[in-house]
Amino acid sequence: MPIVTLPDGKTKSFDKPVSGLEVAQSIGSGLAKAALAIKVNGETKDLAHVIDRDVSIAIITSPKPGQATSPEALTLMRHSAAHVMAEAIQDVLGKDVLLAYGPPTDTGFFYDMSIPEGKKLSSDHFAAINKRMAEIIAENRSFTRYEVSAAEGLPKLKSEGNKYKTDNAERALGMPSSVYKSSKPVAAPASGPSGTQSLSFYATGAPGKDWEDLCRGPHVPSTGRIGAAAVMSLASSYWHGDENSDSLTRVYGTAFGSKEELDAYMVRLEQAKARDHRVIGKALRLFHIDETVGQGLILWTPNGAIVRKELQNFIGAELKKQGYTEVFTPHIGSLDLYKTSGHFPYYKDAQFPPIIERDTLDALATCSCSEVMRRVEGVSQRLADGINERTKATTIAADRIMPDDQLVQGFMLKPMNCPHHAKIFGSSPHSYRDMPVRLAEFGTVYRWEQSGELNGMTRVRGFTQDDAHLFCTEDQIPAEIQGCLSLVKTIFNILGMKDYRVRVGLRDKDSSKFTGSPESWDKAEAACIDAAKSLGVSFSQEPGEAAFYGPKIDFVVKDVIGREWQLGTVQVDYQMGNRFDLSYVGPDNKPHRPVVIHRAPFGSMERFCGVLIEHFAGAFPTWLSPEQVRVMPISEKTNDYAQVVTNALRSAGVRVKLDDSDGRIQQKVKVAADEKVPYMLIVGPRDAENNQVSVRARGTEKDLGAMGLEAFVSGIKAEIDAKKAELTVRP
RNA sequence: GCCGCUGUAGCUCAGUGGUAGAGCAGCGCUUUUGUAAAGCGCGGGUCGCAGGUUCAAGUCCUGUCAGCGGCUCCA
Repeated sequence: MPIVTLPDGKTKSFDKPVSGLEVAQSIGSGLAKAALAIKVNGETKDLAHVIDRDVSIAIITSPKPGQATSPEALTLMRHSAAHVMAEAIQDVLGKDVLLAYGPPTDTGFFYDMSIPEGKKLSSDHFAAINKRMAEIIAENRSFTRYEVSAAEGLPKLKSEGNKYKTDNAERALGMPSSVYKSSKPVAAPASGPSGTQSLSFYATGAPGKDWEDLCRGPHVPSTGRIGAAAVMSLASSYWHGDENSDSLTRVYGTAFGSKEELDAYMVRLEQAKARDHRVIGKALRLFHIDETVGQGLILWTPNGAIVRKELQNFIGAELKKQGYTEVFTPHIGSLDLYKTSGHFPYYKDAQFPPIIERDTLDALATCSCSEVMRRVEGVSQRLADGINERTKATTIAADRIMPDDQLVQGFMLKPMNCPHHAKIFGSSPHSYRDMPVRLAEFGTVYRWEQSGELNGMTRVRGFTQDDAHLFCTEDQIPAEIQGCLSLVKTIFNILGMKDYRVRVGLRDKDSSKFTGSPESWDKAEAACIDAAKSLGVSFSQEPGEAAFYGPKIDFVVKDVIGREWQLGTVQVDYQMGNRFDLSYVGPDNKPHRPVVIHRAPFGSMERFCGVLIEHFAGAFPTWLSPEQVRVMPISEKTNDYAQVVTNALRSAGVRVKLDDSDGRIQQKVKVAADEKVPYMLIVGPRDAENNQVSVRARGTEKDLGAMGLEAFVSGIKAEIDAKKAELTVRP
C-alpha cells in the first residue's frame, strides 16, 4: 500500500490506492481546495491521478490572493486555457476548424489550427472569443481524462477527419506518420514520448457530451481554476515547422492565476514598448530607416553615429591592448573568392544576388534562366582541383566544373569578411614565431534576410561586424579563445550588461556533417567549454549546434519583449586554412595549416546598439551620450556667460549644447530631461558672478546646487575617461 | 516568403461616403524668466503608392509597397 513522501520529508501511508486530491485532503482541506495538480516523482500529473505505489509528491496550488502564481501552476493553467480557447474558437468560427497542436509557452500558450477555406480568423473575432472563453471558465467544467487503446483511438481520430491529430497520435504511439509527408525528418513527437500504447483524451466536462481533445495532459481540475485568460494575437506557422508543408494559423493567448496578474502583464507589455529601441531611436534621433533607401538598411543619424563611434573606439583600444592589427577590405569580392571559401552558391539564398559585369550580362541575355545560373555557379577546373585536393574530398562536384569561356565572372556584396582576411594572411609568408596573426576590421557585410524577419536595428540587411580573424597554431587555440572571452567580459562589465546567456555549440558526434579530425574537435570543444566557464555566467552546451567547420561560443541577450538575439560569437574553423591553402612555416621548416578563429564580440554594431538602447532605455552613460551636457541660461541676460561655459566644455572635448532659446527655464529642463541629457547646467546672474554652474543630473529631480566651472569640467572629464556607468559629478 | 494587424502634417494621433483636423515640434511677435511644457499668431498634407466602384473616396473594393507581431531561416 502506498507510502507518500512529502516535500518536507514527512511520510504518509495509505491502505489503498489514492488520488492526488485525496492525498491533499489528508493533509488539509485548505490545501485540497487550492490544489491544481500533483507532482509524482517530479512529474506533473492530474489531481485525479491515482497513486498505487510508494512515491514522493508535491502539490501544485493556485496562488493565495495577492501572491504570484507559481511557474508550475502557470504552465497547467496555460495548457488548460489552450483547450478553452480552442473550444471558444470552434464555437465562434465553426467545428470545421481543425486543431493541430496547442502547448503552453513561457509567456502564455498558442494553438495551431487549420482554418477551412472561405473562413477567416481575424482580430475582429477576439472580443467574441474572449467572451466565450470567460463563459467556459465560469461554467467551471471539469477536465476529464480518459484513455483508449491505440486500436480504438486511431480509427476514432481518423473518422473525425483531422489529419493533424492523427499525426500527433501516431507519433505519440511511436508509429511512422501516415499523413505527414516531407523530405524533412519528422520532429520529436509533440504530444509526448513515443512508445505509449494508449491515447489519452481530455473532455472539458463529460466525455462524449462536451468538447474534447487528444492530449497528453496534465490539466487543472476544472476550467474555473484558470485564473484569467485572453487571446492575444494571430500568426501563421507551418505543420512540423516545415515551410513546404501546410500553413497553419497560430493563435496566441495567455493566462495567469488572477485577473490582477493578467492586467499587470498587459501593463508591462505596454511599458516595454516605450523602451523599444525603435521608439527611442526615433525620439532621440539615433537612426533612421528609409523606405526609399531600402528595407533593413540603417541610416546612422548624427546622434547614433556618436554612440557607435564611441563603442568602436572603445573596442579598438581594447584590441590594440590584445595585440590585434587593423585592416581594411572592400565591400565586394569576386565570385571566385566565395567559390573558394565555399559560401557561394551554398548560401546564395541568404545573399544579395551577384553583381555581373555589363558585357557578360548583355551576352547572357539570350540564355535561359537555368543556363545563366549554371554558368554563374560553375567553377573552373583549376579552382576545383585545388579545393578538392586541399580538402581531401570531392568538395566541388564534377557537374559544377565548366570550361573557362562559359564561366560568368562577377562580384558579390560581401556576406562576411573572412575570405578577404584569409587573402591578407596568405599575401605574405608567416613563421610560427609570428603566430597568432590577429586581423581586425569593422567590416560591413550584406545579407539577404527575409523581409518578414527584418526588425529595427536588430535584424538588418547591411551591418558592420566588429570582426577579427585569428590565424593560429592548434596549440594556441585555448589561449586565443580565452583572450576573446576576456574581451567580451571587459566590454559587458563596462556597460553593466549582466543579463546574457552563453551557448557553446558542440558537434553531434553521430553526424558526418562535421569535418575535421575527432582529436582536434575534442581539444577545441574543451577549450570552448573552459573559456565559457571562466566567464562566471550560466552557459549551455548544445551538441549538434556547432558550425560544420568547428565549435563555437555565442552570446545571447533578450530584448524588452523577451525575444532573444545573438550578439557576439567566437568560432573555431579548421576548414578555411584548407580552402585558401594558408600556411605558416613551423619549427621543422615545413609548411603547416593555421587554424582560424572567427570572432565578433558585439556581433554587429547595429544589433548591439539596438540592444544597448533598450538596455539603457536611451539614458546612456555620459561617455556614450550623444550630448553630454546642456547649458541653459535663465534668460538672455546670461547668454554671454552661458557661451563662456559652453566654450570651456567644448574645448575640453565634452559634447555640449547651448540652449539659448527664448523660453522659460522650466521648459528647457523638461526638454533636456526628455532628451535624456546626462547633465544640465543652469546658469543665471548668480552663477555668472561667481564663475560657477548650477548642476542638475539626469535621474535626480532637483537642483544639486552650484559648483565652480573648472571643477565641473575636470569632474565630467574624469567620468568620461573612466567610462563610468553612473553620473558622478556633484557640487 | 507565410498569417494577422497598421499606414493621415517632422512626431503622437482624431477623422458616419459629402469643404482634411488637434496637440507637440517649426517660424514670427510678446514675455527676460532660477529647475519637468508662458501667451498670441503663421506656415505646413498627392491621407503609403496604383487602379476600380460612386454624382462624390482619407473612408468601400482590388493590387502593390512599407512597418508591427508571430512562423520559417540564420554562415
